Amino acid sequence: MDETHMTIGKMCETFGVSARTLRFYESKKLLFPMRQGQKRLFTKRDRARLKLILKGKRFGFSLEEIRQLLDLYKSDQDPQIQIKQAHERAERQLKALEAKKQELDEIIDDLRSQLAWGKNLLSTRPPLKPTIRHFDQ
Amino acid sequence: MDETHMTIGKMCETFGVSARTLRFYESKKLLFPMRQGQKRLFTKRDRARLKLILKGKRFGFSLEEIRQLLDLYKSDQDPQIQIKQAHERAERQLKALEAKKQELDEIIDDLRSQLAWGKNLLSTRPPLKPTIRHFDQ
DNA sequence: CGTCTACATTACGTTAACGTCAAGTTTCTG
DNA sequence: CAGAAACTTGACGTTAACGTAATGTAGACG
Repeated sequence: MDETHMTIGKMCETFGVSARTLRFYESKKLLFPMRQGQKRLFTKRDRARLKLILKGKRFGFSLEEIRQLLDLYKSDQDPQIQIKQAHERAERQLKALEAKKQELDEIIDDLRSQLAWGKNLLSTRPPLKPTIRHFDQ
Repeated sequence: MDETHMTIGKMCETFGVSARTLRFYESKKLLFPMRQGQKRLFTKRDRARLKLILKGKRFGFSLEEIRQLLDLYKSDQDPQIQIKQAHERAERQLKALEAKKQELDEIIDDLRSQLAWGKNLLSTRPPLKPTIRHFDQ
């Protein structure tokens, strides 16, 4: 019933993920649930991180990429220097993201124009004879 | 020297991919090189498809997703009905793409606002004691 | 002719991101 | 207090997208 600490089961039904997944994310340092004896208790912070993880996944990021995004929020113990570095990393990340956005826009435009024009620039012919390949299915 | 037909080696250096990759794409029906005896000859169409494949990969699509994008260009042998169906599929694809674009925009905005505000909503504490996990690394 | 190069096929290896048992423990509940 | 429910760790399985040999052949060249 406590809103600030959720068990793994509650997390599963809340976010629609498996327990395996949550434990896996913990092992990969994406989440840091507390412990009450053996059991994990997920905090508000864990839930905020999980939301971003799931958003990133829906989009198509790898967990490693997501971890790097999450690390942008990490504690800057050493205010002066660390903040600056974190900021630089953040800038690089944003550049990369916007590059990706650019690629996506290109693909969408490609499709749009192809379909609009009814052009079959890439019209295919069926592979003449399924040749002697026996491997890779 | 022929511009319309390229060997696998020429393809590799032109596009910066391995021969294994090109053969793999063929086995997955993404490319359909002709044959001259045993050897593959990649046509202009193959190169156009490969460009879209690589663009899609840079963006983060799976090969299966890419194959479905490529299939939008497929020959509509049966003009009346097939064209309509292809068009519907294309529309669905575009919807999905634009949903993805939406997710990306959200993530970018998340990061932007967090950094701009200097907010440490998600400030982390180091995992108190590396607990007794022995599996998954 | 022998060798080199550029291909070919086959097959086993690898990483990521979990799924899926198996088996033990703790907690809730009638 | 017994059994179910909800956890736990551990370990092996799976799919995607190739990498990486190992081995074979066809043509070019000195």
